[in-house]
Amino acid sequence: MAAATRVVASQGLGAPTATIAKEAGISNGSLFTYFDTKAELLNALYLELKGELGSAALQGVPVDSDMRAQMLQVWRNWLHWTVFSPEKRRALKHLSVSEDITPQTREAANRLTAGIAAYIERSRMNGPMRDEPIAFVGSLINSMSEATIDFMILDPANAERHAMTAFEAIWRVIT
Amino acid sequence: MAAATRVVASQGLGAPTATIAKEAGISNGSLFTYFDTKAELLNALYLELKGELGSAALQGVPVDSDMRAQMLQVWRNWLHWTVFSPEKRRALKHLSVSEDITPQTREAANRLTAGIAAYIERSRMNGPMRDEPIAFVGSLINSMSEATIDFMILDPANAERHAMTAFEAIWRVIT
Amino acid sequence: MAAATRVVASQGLGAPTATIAKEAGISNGSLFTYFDTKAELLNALYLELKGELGSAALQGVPVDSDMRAQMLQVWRNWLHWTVFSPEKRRALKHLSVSEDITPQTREAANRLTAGIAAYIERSRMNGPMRDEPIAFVGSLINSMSEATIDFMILDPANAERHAMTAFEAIWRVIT
Amino acid sequence: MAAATRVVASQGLGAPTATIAKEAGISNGSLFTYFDTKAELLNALYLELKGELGSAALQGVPVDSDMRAQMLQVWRNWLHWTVFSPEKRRALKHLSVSEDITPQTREAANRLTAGIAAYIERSRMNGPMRDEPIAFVGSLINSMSEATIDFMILDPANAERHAMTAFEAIWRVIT
DNA sequence: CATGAATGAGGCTTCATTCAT
DNA sequence: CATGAATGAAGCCTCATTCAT
Repeated sequence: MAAATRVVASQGLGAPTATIAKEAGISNGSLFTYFDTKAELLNALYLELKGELGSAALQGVPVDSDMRAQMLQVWRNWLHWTVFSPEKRRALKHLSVSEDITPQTREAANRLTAGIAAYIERSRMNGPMRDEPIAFVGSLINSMSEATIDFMILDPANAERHAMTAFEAIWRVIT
Repeated sequence: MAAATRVVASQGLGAPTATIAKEAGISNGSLFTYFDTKAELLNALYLELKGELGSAALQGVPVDSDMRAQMLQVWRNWLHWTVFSPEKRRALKHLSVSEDITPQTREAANRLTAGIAAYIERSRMNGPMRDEPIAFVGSLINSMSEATIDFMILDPANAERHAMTAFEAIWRVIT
Repeated sequence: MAAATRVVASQGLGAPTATIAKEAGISNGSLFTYFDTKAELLNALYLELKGELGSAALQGVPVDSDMRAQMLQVWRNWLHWTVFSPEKRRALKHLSVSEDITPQTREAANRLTAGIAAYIERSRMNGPMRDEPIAFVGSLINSMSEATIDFMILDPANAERHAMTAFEAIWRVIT
Repeated sequence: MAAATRVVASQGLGAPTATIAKEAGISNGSLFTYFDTKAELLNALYLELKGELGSAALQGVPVDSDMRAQMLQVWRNWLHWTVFSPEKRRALKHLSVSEDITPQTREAANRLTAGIAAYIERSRMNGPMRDEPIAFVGSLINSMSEATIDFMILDPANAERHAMTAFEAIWRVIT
């Protein structure tokens, strides 16, 4: 799984299964004792990474603080995980647009990030987007995070600042 | 080019060049008299579609109105083009994440959508993001448009409403 | 062995050894403690089935009756075994044409059906084929049985009739 | 096609497509411009060989002679083609039992050997098998031919004699 | 400039067999 | 003796690209 992350991150989804196997230190044949198909491997990887992201985002959220502080912590966690796991991030980006990821997997992945969604839900509760489908709001914020991360990577010197700028923007979007 | 759009839209970037050639009514060999490489074809297609989007967005913008009205028109054009050219949109989405698209091409594509960027630039001029790199702001808005369009396609009955909701959100982001 | 019969009958000789092992309720590794090679297993199976056929054909042959009645009983037994053991028959059919079955095995199999051959030998003793190699005569009759069984399976409603028709034909061939 | 015959004859149906291609003097990739699938190639080969056999069997049949003489000529042609095209025969034998040959192909192959069937039909018209399905009668005779040819190859010194012996047997079967 | 047959490298997957436990 | 994970060779097929016509 870690090997797959590295290989997919650097070579994209077109990476040969043989390369992944070698990176994992097993034979190419062995790979298929764990996953029947390359697609199955990719789906599993997608779930793993999404799950990691989903739980990383919830670490140490201050229960007593106000909503904004809580959401900010989630946002920080989110970006932090991503920025400090560049390979996982890159792999996840590839996987997100892959046609090999089934709707069922995407569905399951959503459940794994439901914690984040819950914070968004509570944050937007009294804001201008209170009556929009939560999926839409979540999708907007997710896409903004993608853009933000891309930019943080592009301009690491000001990464922290970009993160805050983006958070303010998001907060204006939903409150 | 139109053929490539259709084929890439329906089959993704993995579509055989032979399929594209057939759809275009030419022989597979002829394709390579126009483009030396499949990647070259994809880059050209990316530019064409980005260019179309870039100019479509600028149609009929009311010169005399206030900034918000102008930006709204751009936004409407933008979504309109996308929603009414679903194949171009799908092709563009695939191309946007392709590793075959070179940085040079992305750069050139940015110039083709500079018109849109200019409206964003003027809109955010006095807003909270006035000091951020324009590329960052543009990227944020672009990503929001992606999310919006996806959702409009998912829920076409309320497409118009989602478009306006998203516009309001964007306006809150930059002003 | 029974497991191999079922698997080979339904999946042909290409059936994975792992499938046979699972059907037998043992691990794939264990299979190779009994048979060094897949080919060895197939040869053993061939012998077993041929042996079964060989002895089934000899059940209850009326010692006192004339040659025709005896041969008819053998013929009936032969078809009966086959028709009531469709899987064994199918497996045997696959094995008969396999390149994995060695000449030695075929030779040994012939000995296992020598009982049948003996009846044929006595039947043809005074007939027009009395001077032909017995292997040739046996081969002819065996091939006729194959065709007959195929047809009985194809048209089960008239199976009994086809069996008798074929017997008459065989009887004309050798007497 | 000729290359496929040779390779299948000597290596069986398991022969790699690459081997067939090399024998044909083309690249392995080229093979798949002619046949989409290995199975398709095998089906085509089966039809070709059956067709050849079907027409070879009908050469120079004496129109004015009696039925027996005509049938004998067909029989001679049949065996002659087979004995003098040992590779085609061996390939055909493999193909006949292959699971890759579709029912449609078998059906088409039957039509290609309809000429032979017609002679059998007329020969058995007044004989003891006059009321049996012609498919059954044909199948019996075909299987007898297989056995005969096998034996002719095994014992070439007496091939001619075995051929005649078998013909007499067949004649007793159907008349 | 157009054609389309030919190419051959490369990818995914299968499976008989091995071997450490 | 049983297990079952691991192996890696081998096979089928795809497809971007070339080139003689």
